Amino acid sequence: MNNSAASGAAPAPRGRIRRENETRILEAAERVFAETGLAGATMAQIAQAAGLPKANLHYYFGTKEQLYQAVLTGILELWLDATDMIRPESDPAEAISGYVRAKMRHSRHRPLASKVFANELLSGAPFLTDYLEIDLRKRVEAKSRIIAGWIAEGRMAALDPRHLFFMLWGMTQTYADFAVQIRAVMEVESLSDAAWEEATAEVVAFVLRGCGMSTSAASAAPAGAAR
Amino acid sequence: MNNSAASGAAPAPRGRIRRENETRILEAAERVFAETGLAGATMAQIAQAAGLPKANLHYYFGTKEQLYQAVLTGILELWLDATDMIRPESDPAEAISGYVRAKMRHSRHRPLASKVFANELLSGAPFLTDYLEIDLRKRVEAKSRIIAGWIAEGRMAALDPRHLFFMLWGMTQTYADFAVQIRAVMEVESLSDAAWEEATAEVVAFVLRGCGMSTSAASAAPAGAAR
DNA sequence: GTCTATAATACGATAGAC
DNA sequence: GTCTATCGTATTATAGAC
Repeated sequence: MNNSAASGAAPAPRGRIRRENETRILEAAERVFAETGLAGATMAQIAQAAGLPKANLHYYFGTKEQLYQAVLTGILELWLDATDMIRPESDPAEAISGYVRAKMRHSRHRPLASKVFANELLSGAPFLTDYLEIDLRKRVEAKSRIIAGWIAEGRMAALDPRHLFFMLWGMTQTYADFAVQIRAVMEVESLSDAAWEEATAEVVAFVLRGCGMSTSAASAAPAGAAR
Repeated sequence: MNNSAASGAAPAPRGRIRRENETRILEAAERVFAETGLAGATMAQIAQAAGLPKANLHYYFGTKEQLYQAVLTGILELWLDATDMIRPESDPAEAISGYVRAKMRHSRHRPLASKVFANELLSGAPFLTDYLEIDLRKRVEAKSRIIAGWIAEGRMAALDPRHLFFMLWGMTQTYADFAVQIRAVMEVESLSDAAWEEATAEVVAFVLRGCGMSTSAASAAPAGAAR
């Protein structure tokens, strides 16, 4: 149908259409895996969402599981970054509210990534055992020590940092994973810019109070105070 | 295989084995739907989990979608109950911590129900539009007015009650839906009684602080303070 | 009511023409 | 590199013997 690189082998500069097709397939796959998970997704659905024949998916990614792996891997890179603002020298309130903001940004701009991840966890995380038991565990352990240090210094309330992370993940990812529920309760078709900022402000304020850091105005002046 | 009610139509007292088989199938279905959702689950898996031939599932429940509906309906009844402790005359701290405890009990004792629900929301909730847009919305609206009243009386921090609910659901359901992640981070095969109590105490304490009600000892004396 | 055998379809994957 | 046609299998659902 298209004209640019038909009938030959060598693509434009080198592999340009290959990359284009791969990302196109990956995006379509993310969308389909997000809704129905690995087991529920079909290659036909993904092919249709990508606007390509089914055979091309197999040409580029082999099996359905390999395509799924590729999607998951891309998500994990995104996932591990967010904690980087929690450093020993940071101001606790700024670090934690920054982390919450980053997680809310993810929920807003990459909701499908969050949903794929959620589906994978719901099905017992057969493709993520290494990630969970090695990368994530170590990351949480390291960041928990930092937070424990802040607690020991009396700079925030005494709490188990691991449970703090569980709660933060739950609070922020719910805005992506269960968006349909939130939209139904809020009676909107989709959350506006203002609604996202208000949601973020609510979560940040709640978390800071929950961490016992409510007093000093939460750094980046949340806009949702006057309601 | 069994002997009690073979070869005839009329069952023991009346429909006893019918009820037994139905609940047996429903439990098996809940387990399978919890892991892979409606699209990913197969009738063969459910039949094997129930220890019955595939045909019996169709005999009792018709189609896969009807079986799914039956599972979902049972869950919704459970789901709507929990908010009942939030009443105008309640003490705010007791009401909210009671609600959190109830949600944590659900996560602990009915994790599969929570997962089925999560899967349904992830796939866009095609079977729950009425529930979300009518029952849940009204329930949240009613309870939000109560909480807004407490806020107006200065008995808790100023926050949007709807977002409070989103956060509470996220924080508590994560202990069921993403249990595999929590187990990996905590380095345990399964959460012990003590671990569940500590998790609950952490969430309750965090929520009460988040709601600006940290001072007066949170009613049922959490056991996790000395760590 | 129960369960085996099977019909009808959907799915993952590939061969092979272009 | 692309895409149609197709193979083998797995799936939902049912017929029909017991």
